[in-house]
Amino acid sequence: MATADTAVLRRFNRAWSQRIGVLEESYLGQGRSLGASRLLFEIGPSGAGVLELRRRLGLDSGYLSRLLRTLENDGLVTVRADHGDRRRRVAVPTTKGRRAIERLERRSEDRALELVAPLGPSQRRRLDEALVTAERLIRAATSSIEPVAADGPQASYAVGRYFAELQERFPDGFDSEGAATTDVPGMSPPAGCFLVARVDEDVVACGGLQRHTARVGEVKRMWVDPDWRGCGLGVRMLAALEDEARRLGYGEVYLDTNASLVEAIAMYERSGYHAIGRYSDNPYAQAWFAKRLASLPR
Amino acid sequence: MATADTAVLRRFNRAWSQRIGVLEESYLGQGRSLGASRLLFEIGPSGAGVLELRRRLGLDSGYLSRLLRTLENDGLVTVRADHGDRRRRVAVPTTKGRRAIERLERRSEDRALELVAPLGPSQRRRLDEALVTAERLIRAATSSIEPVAADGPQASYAVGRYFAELQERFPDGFDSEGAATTDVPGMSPPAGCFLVARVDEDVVACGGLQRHTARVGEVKRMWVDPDWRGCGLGVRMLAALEDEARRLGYGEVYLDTNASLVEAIAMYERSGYHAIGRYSDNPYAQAWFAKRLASLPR
DNA sequence: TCCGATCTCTGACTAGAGTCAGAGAATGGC
DNA sequence: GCCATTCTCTGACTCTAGTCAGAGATCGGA
Repeated sequence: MATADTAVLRRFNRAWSQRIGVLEESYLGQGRSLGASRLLFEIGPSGAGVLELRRRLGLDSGYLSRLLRTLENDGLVTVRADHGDRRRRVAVPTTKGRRAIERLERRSEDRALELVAPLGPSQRRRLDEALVTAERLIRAATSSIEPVAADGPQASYAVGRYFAELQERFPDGFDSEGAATTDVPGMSPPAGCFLVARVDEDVVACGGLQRHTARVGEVKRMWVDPDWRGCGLGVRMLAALEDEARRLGYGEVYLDTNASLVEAIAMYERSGYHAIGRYSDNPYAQAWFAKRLASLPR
Repeated sequence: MATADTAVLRRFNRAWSQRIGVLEESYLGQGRSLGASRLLFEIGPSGAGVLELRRRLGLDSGYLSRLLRTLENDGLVTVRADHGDRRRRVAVPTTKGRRAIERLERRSEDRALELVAPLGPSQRRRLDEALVTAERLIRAATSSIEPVAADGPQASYAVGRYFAELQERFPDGFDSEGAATTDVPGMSPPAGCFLVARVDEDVVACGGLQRHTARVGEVKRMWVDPDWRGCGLGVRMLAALEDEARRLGYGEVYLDTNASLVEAIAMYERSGYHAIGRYSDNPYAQAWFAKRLASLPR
């Protein structure tokens, strides 16, 4: 079972990189070295800071500097000091550079078109669907779940999306004013935490943990971006919160939810939560769950 | 419409190669250079001919020779002359080499497992399905349709599979004895041809064209491997045969078929064929079709 | 105003990947 | 048996990608 899908993955990778990956490289090159092309592409039509480029491409500063020099010598970009901080420099494409970027775009586009050209409309549709599905799952699988400050920008963004959704889904709406700020200290160390899942810098899920009693933690603000549901992020987030609860010394976690959040309730039950009686005075709660935490494995 | 799916393709490629492609490389390397690792992997546990390796990896003979020398010096392979043709040489891994190959396998496997580990069983299943679908379509899209000798090994293989399927599907079976050999001269130049579609050296579809009258060609032996149906190969094969017919000076093509081959009949109709009266004495034919060929576009 | 940190750049390297020309051995067809 | 061809190998290159160690400019805070 476990080996079956890695075989699929590896076979796919082989077939894909033989046809696309390898070809792409030699294709994009065209005169310029691949490194220089990639850099030019990454600079983009509106320019980019050198520091940011180094981060995005993961290059050595000396190497990047040299690449920039060759692009400059070819008259494709100009590099000038950043206005705010004159240690930093900014690369901006010239007109010629912008044309070169467009050419790269076009080549890449042509290559993709050439590949799907032999397929009929229904095959293309199926390929599209399969690639969209695979991309979402792969991206979700490689997303990282990390603690952030409960009052930081990432938490605020996620909680804002969460509240907006509650407002829309609860039959009588949802008043976020009261809840928004009061819980921040509770979801910070040492008695709590706030986690977000990120896919390529985008926050796509969140969840908080706070103290209920000395032995019981409470999960709050569990949310997964609607575009990213069905990828297992909710289950992972919940498991990460439970790990965190164990780490903080809780032996059990509670959570409450509204009856209208049916997918969430199903997930809690799948994850081993069982219904308990009302434990809070949360006016929006209509169902209460608990799960005993086994001690840390291994 | 057309740009929509190239965007999907390119987005997928970006996400995929960021996560898999790039990591794979540094991952596999481990001490040996990437080129040497790839070669060792391609030699495989049972060895391979040098000429074949060069073809498969697309390498310069000098470069390959040098890579083999380094593997030999590391005690991973032995290179000896081919028994049949002593100009050729064969690379065979030593015990140490076989162990190194296993290690590469294991690393690659681990990498794949690591990637899918965060996914639950239902997500893995969906990823599997999506990748299998995408792989099949991509491979089918990049398959090549080429003329081969009607009495060559590729044509024999394909026609053999075709006849076997007819035997199974026709209510009263099919007698291949008579048909097998008589048509070979007809499906060869100058009045006819035989085409096969290949996916990575495997023959997955075929089709023949022969003279019916001076103005009319006849399509025969259209077959697509059951594993490769639904990828548009049948439509492409038929179109290729029509192109060939035009090239050979025919203004119209006929074909006959058995009523039990329902998918084929549907495809003929989709491709612009219309039913005509019986034109042949083929005892298995129960439906007859024709299509006028427009003159070559452009 | 000084000092440590940050950012970029230059010079000096290395390793990998690959090309090109030609030599030498074996082969197959005449 | 001769000769063109095929296959592999060697030597002499090139180009790309990247590392490492500083130098010099600039910044932010004490």
